[in-house]
Amino acid sequence: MAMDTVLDVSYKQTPNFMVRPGQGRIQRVKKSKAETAETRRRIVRTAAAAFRKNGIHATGLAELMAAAGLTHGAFYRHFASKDQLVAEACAESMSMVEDVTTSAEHCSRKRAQAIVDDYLSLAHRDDKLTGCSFAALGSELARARIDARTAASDGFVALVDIIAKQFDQEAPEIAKSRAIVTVSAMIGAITMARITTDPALSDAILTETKKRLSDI
Amino acid sequence: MAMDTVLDVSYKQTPNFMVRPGQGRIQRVKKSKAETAETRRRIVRTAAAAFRKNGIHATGLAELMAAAGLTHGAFYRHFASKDQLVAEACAESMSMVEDVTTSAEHCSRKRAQAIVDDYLSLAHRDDKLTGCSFAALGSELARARIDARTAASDGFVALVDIIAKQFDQEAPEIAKSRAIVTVSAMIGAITMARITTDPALSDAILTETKKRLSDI
DNA sequence: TGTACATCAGTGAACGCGCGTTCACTGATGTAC
DNA sequence: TGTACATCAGTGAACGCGCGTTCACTGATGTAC
Repeated sequence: MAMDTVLDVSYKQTPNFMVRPGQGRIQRVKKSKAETAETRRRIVRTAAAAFRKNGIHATGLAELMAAAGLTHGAFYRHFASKDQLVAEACAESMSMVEDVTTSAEHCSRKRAQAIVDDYLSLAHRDDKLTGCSFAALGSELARARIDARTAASDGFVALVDIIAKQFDQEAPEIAKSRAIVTVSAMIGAITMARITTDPALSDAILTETKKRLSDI
Repeated sequence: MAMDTVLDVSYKQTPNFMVRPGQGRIQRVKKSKAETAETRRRIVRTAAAAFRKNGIHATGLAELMAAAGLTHGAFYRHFASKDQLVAEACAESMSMVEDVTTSAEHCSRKRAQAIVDDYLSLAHRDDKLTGCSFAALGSELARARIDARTAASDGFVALVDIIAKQFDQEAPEIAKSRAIVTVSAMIGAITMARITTDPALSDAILTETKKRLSDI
């Protein structure tokens, strides 16, 4: 693509080229290093884990950047605001939805039940770091900015679709309805299992939900 | 009860009497006014609503006290810390569980379904202020101090018991199991209905859950 | 009943602290010629 | 190939702000006598 005029706005779509302010000609700018992109991804991944562990509001940027091996000042080389990071970390978290499919693929039959059992395991309840973001951040996500909520919403739909696909003996709308309720119930169950201070009740919430979701 | 010695520790159980420090005799102290107790209750009620609306972490004490018609300095005349208020506000929120029973009492039959329908109504989804604290604060409660979690846990058990009582055609353990799953699913459904940015999906989460919870 | 005094809920300024955000600077890297 | 220069990710001090908490003070209320 030829770029021979300053007013050509196409440079906005090709960030490798920029117009130097105050000068009337096109400057070729150094390609952003792959390392920079990797650092950015690391910050997002670290944030996703930190938010799940401590909550969005309770996680400070300085703390978070330190966890990513950087000082806080570098943050704004990658993101315009904390809100932007929250949205991206949320989207990043939702990519784990695909892992659900692949892990369920190994189970020869009753895949839906395998997914539910995995989700409602004691291990998942006790591991917020890599667990489900809906359960870890549910009430905070409900108050988050639109971008984060949209990412979460997309992740929910993706998860519902995966579960619905397992109900292949049902009509599509019935399968989707069942899937919506299954996913909602799983999220509610893990949330309550984490809140309650009674260990027996916590276990019961998970096991009873497992049992009853098979014939919901 | 006679109190004729400074060392009598029973004054701890009767706060209307106190030992003046540095003096070797019992002093009768002015009775705490009913107004003070009412102010305290007002702070707790205001806090419960504010937490539900904005989240625990995001609600500042100054903001909260202003909402209760006071300045922030007065806070520590009533509470030792924000954590203590969180726990009390949580307990206060759980008292609404009883309202569920009384409102269900008016319904002549199918009380369980009436409770579920009420809980999963659009009105409840859209009204966080007076709504269910598990749904409004779920992920924050999971990270709260033990006192708040215990209060929440007790509220959950109370709600489960109310629902279980409606399943009177079942054996008690079966009824309780059904109730645990019903309540968890309701909480998860409202949470997800609040997160999603797709209005149709939000409504669907509520209506599908309503439908399927009747024969869970 | 009147007076002097103790109590204490509420006020508002102030505390240290950590928050999100900004910025001048560094120094390694890539580019122009 | 060597030199001069532009870029920009990362550093660390600093910004204003609101947080939870403390405290000296006020003034209405209740009590003692």
